[in-house]
Amino acid sequence: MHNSLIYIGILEPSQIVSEGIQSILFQSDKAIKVYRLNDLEELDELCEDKTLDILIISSLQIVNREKEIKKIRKSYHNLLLVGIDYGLMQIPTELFDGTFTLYDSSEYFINLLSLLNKNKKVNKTDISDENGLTEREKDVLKGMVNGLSNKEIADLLNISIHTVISHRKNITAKTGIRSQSGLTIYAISKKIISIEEIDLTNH
Amino acid sequence: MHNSLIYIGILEPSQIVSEGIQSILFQSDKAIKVYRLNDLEELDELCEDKTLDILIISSLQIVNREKEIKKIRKSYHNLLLVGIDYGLMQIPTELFDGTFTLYDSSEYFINLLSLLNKNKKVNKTDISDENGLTEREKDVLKGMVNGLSNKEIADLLNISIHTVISHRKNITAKTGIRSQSGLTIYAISKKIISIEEIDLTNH
DNA sequence: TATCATATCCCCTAAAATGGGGATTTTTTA
DNA sequence: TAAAAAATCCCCATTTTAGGGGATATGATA
Repeated sequence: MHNSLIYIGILEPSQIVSEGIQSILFQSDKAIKVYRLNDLEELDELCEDKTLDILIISSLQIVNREKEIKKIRKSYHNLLLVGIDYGLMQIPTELFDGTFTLYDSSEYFINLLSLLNKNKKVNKTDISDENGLTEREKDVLKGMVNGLSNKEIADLLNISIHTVISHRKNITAKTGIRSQSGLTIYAISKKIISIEEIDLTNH
Repeated sequence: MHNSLIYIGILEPSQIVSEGIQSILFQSDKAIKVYRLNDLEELDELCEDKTLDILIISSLQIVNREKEIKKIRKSYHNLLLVGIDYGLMQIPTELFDGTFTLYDSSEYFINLLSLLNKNKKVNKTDISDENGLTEREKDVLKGMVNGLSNKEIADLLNISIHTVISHRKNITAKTGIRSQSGLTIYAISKKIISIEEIDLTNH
């Protein structure tokens, strides 16, 4: 019996983490070929030439992209998806064939990958969660990030405070982010608002 | 001209991160020797034989150990301390000659180390943090920015919730910033906390 | 046409924050 | 050493948020 080469893609913006994973992979006794991706979009391009066995995705690339990940599942039935859990945000484990954290040992990590690769059968649970915020939700988020109270946001948008609260519920449901500061960072990173737009002095 | 060998110690429990750092170090054109430490206590042992130039410390090893780190500063005047700023916890930047995050490029990281090594004694002034907040107020602010409730901050700092509220009053009085998001931006811009340290999932 | 996503509105309770008073003890510093 | 600053603690009333239920109307779309 021979071990065939395992093709692994890594989508991980942190160079340190990415290097660490590669280093551990290369130290293992598996025959592994690693490709680094900078973005989810690069997957199609890469898969034109190669057949990836495993795609490792950073949690930083997961938030609010469930739909894209589901699409990948559909397009590449035999591609195993492994999530890196940073502990910073909730990652939807149902979407992945396996996850690991930065604090797991290299043994654990290698075992996870080789086990997954052996039994290539997947549980494609359809936990549905919508991503992307609607325009109105973004409006409310901007208000939140600017430190406005629900009442003030309601006045600003000329809607009822109840509507604002509804939107907020949807925002937290969609993003899994509950704290003001988390949402601030989220809004900045998603370019929903820029730092310059934030009024520090607001209530 | 020859570059003298740089001795670097790494205190980083995450194998992935540690491997990544080493990998990046080895890829650089610097002459570097790396030692892995499993605990702060191992430093004395290691320094019996070698003279470390730089000690890289994971934020996981920093929390609640400020005193020990200060002691190291005193014992090893020429040892540069570099903190890995890496999510979930707050690291006291004043204690370090430099910090980097998991998301910094390898270039940044290498430059930081070689720059530090060249001018062995710079930063203290650079890190001049005069933002008017006391240490305790910063602690509370970090908690706020991480979306913790007053109660949770109180538990974290082992003080009464009333004390937390008092500190918060002082923070808003000093900064004039009342909103969570404003304080988040403030804390980031004043380098009291880095984006990576903010736990988006917290309440 | 029937369903879905969106946007709007409302009720409820419990928890948390806000903002106004204070006070005492410990640590720093002039 | 005495004064100042920091850190700790407490009470009060009011406002705001969190999270759980809902409902209705509209426009797109499958």
